[in-house]
Amino acid sequence: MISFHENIVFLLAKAHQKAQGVLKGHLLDFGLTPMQCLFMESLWEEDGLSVGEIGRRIALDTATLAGVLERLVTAGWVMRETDRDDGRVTRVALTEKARSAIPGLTEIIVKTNSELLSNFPREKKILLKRFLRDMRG
Amino acid sequence: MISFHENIVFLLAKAHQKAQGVLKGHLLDFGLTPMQCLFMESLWEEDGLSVGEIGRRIALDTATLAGVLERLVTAGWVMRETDRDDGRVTRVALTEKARSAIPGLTEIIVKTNSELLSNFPREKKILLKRFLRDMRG
DNA sequence: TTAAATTACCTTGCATACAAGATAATTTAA
DNA sequence: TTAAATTATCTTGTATGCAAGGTAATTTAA
Repeated sequence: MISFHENIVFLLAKAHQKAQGVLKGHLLDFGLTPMQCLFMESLWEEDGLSVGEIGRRIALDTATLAGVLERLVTAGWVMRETDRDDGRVTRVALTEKARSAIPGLTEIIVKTNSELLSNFPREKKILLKRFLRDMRG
Repeated sequence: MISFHENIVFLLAKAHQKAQGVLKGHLLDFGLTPMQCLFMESLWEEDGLSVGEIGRRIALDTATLAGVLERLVTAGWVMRETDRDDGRVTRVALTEKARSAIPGLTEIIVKTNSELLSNFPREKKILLKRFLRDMRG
């Protein structure tokens, strides 16, 4: 008989819950949620991505993306632009507000990671991250 | 500059997403969601728990619990009972339908854990679980 | 070339999550 | 003892997450 305390699905859910909570708390000053921040982080790598490409990079379906995008546009973090060559494609660009927030947000992300992994020596951090990547298959 | 691919919050979110997806797929036959199943698992340990105690055990707030409980009652998995000694307390009891589903659900949970951790040797599984517990603080 | 298939995105519906506020029952204190 | 504080639960509002279906633009094929 397996208890949920031994269930990897439960353990992942609760570790995720904890991590989200810490990041969410730090992001309050910016008025951003963890998902909204992640959405923009994908654009730090490459600005002007299409909605679909953002979804592939952060592994999120377009139904959820649509809502996140809409709130980011309303709050002035990003702009939508229809692709010139393909009328189906919506591209997303960071605003000046978003670009100037990058250093502050980066600091929050680093701080969050430090807090969550403060008890983990360097090699354990690497091991844990490898485990999590391996689980995605 | 930290990429979200190195961010522990992102890695946990996506490992969690994967795990939920696998369990969700296996639970379709029972018409249960992972959270509904987890809710009942807490009652396998001790039937007749109060709503608040269930929330403490599976680390979920009462706002979310209320909805999960309502759907379980509607589908005939559990019954609500007001505590005789304290009118504020709602206790939850498994129905016969729920008790007879325990073996099948246990099998699904075991299978899900095997699938997710198939590439992990025994000692790595233990290590990963310890990591995840440690992160909750 | 144009009808069919594909693609990109959006919308709807349902189920978590959680903050914040409301309510009823119980306990504590003055 | 009874007003105040506490507790257990519920409700509301916002934000994911995902399945399923819809629409417009593009590409493929007959």
